[in-house]
Amino acid sequence: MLVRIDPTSDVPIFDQVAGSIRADMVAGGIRPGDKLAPARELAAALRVNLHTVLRAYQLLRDEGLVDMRRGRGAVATPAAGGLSQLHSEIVALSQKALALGMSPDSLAALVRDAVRGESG
Amino acid sequence: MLVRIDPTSDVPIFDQVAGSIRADMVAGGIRPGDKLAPARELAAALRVNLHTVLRAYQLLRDEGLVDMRRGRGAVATPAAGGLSQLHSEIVALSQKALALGMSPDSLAALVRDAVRGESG
DNA sequence: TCAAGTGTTATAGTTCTTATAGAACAGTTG
DNA sequence: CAACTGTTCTATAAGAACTATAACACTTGA
Repeated sequence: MLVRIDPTSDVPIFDQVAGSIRADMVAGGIRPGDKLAPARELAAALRVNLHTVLRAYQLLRDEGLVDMRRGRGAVATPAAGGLSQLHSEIVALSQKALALGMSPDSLAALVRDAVRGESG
Repeated sequence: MLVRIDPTSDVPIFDQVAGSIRADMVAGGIRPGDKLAPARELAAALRVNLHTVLRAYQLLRDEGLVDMRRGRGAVATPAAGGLSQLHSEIVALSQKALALGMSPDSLAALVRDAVRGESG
C-alpha cells in the first residue's frame, strides 16, 4: 500500500490520504479483506499526525470502504472491490470532461450532486 | 435561476451555490449568454453575505463557466453549454455507483483525482 | 450627463476546519 | 500478560469560511 501526499496542495492531507487509498482500490492494489497499514505506522511514514491518518481512515469507513476495529486494524470491505468495476467509466467520463475544458473540481462536484439527487 | 442551499451541510455555502448553478447548466436551465442573478440580489434571497455569493461566482469564473464584468454582471460562457453534453454519462455513472453502494463523496473524490491524473 | 446597478477591492472580526501534540482508554492478538 | 490496534479526550495553533461595512470603478439606460 503506497500512499502519497502533496504538502503544497490546497487539498486537506486527510483527504489526500483517503484519495490515495481509494485510487489503490480502483487499481486493484487493495482488495476486499486486505489490511490497511496501521494508522500509527502510516502517520510516521508520512511524517504526519496520527489523528490526521485516522481521520482519513474514518472517512473511508463512513464511505463503507473499510471496516475498523481496535486491536484488529482497518480492513477493506467488499465495497472496495466494487470500485474497480467503475474504473473504465470514470476514465471515459474524465477524458470527455477534460476535452470540454472542465476543471476536476467542477466535474467532481457535478457527480457528487448527481448521486445525491438520486439517492436522497 | 433557482439556487438552493442547506445550512446544516458540511459543504461550504459558496460551494453549494456554485454546485447549484452548475447543476442548472447541466439541466439546460442556464445556457451560454444567460445572465446570472446579481450577486447582491442572490445574497439577499439566500440571506447570505454578498462575498459568499461572489466567491461562488468567482469559482465558476475560474472554471471557465461564467464571464464577469462590473456593471454588466455574470454571464454564462459557451463552456457552460458543454456541461449538458455530460449529463447522460454522469447519470449513468452515478446510478452504477449507487447500485454498488458507493457514497456521493467517495465517487466524487475518485472522479476528481482521475481528471487530475490525466491533466496534470 | 448622471443616477442606478454591477462586480471589485479593502479592512476587520468571528466562527469553523485542519493539523498538531500528548495522554489515557479498550478491545484483539499471540 | 504484553504488544498492538483503533477510540476518546483535552489542548493549542494556523488557516479557511462567513459575516459586516465601506469605498471604488465600470456599464447601462434614462
